[in-house]
Amino acid sequence: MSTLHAPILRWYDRHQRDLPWRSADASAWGVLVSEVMLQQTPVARVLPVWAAWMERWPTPAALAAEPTGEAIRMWGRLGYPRRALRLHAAATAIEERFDGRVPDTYEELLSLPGVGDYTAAAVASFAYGARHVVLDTNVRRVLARTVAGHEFAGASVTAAERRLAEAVLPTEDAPLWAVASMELGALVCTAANPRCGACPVADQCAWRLAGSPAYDGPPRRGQAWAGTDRQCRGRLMAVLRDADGPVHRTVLDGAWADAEQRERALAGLMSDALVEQVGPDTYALPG
DNA sequence: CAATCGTGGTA
DNA sequence: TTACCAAGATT
Repeated sequence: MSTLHAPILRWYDRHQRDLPWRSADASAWGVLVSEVMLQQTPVARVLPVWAAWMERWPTPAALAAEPTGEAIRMWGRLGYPRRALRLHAAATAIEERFDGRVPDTYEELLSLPGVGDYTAAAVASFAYGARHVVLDTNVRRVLARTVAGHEFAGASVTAAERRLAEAVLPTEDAPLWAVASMELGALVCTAANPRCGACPVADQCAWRLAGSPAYDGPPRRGQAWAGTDRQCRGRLMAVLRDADGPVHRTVLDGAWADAEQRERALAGLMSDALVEQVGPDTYALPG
C-alpha cells in the first residue's frame, strides 16, 4: 500500500482543480470558511458563495460584528443553514478566545462551533501544514477500495479504518497526501460510476483485483425528503431569506399546507435560533 | 450508535 | 422520474 503515494501525488499534480481556497494567498479564515461550506455540499455550489462571503467578511472579526441573520441570508441555498450560524459563532469565538486569529492546532480548532474531526484536521493541514489524518468521505472511499477491497466505506468511521488512514499517512508532506487522496475520490474514485480507467492506482486497487464485488454491507439509508420536516423547514427559511424584513405569519402559511407540521417546523427553527419572532404574528431571520 | 439537519445536480 | 449523494457535526 505504500506504493499508493507516488502515483496519486503525480496524478494530483496533473489533474488538481484550481480552487480559490487552495491558492497560496488563501487565509486560514478562507480555508475554514471553505471547509464548513463544503460539508455535505458540492464544490460547484460553494464556489460563488465562498467568493461573496470572503469579499464581505474577509476576517472573523468582520463576520462577528454582524447579526447572525446576515450570515444566514448570505448562506443562500447551500443547505444546512445551522452551518452559517455555527460559522458565525466560530468567528465570535475566534475573536474572543484567540485574539482574532484562526487557531492552528487540531484541539483548538475542534473547540470551535461547527468544527468536528474532519474540519479540524483539514484546517490544521491545509491552512497550517500540520500532519493529521484527514478522513473525509472521499478518502474513506479511496482507502476502502484500494486497500480494504470494498466498494464503499461503512456508515461510521471504525477504529481499524482510522488506523489504516494513519498507517498510510506519509511522514513528509502529509497535507499534500490528504488533498491528493481527497481529490482522487472526488474526481475519479467516485461513489457511483468510478472512472477506474483514469485511476493512477487501478492496477493495485484491492477492490478491482477482487473483481469489483458489489457492496454487501448493511443497507445505506437514503435521505428521506418529500413531506419531511426538513423540507418544510427549508421552505420556511427560503421565504424568510428572500424577504427584505419581517414576514407575517400568513405568508409562511402559504409556504406549507400542513399547519401542524408547519408550526412544529417553525418552532424548531426558533429553537435553533435560525428564526426569531419579532411581533405578535411576524417572524424574521435573527437580528 | 442512530437520527437529524437542506439543496440541487445527475444518471 | 426517482434515487442517489456531495470536503460532516451535533445530540
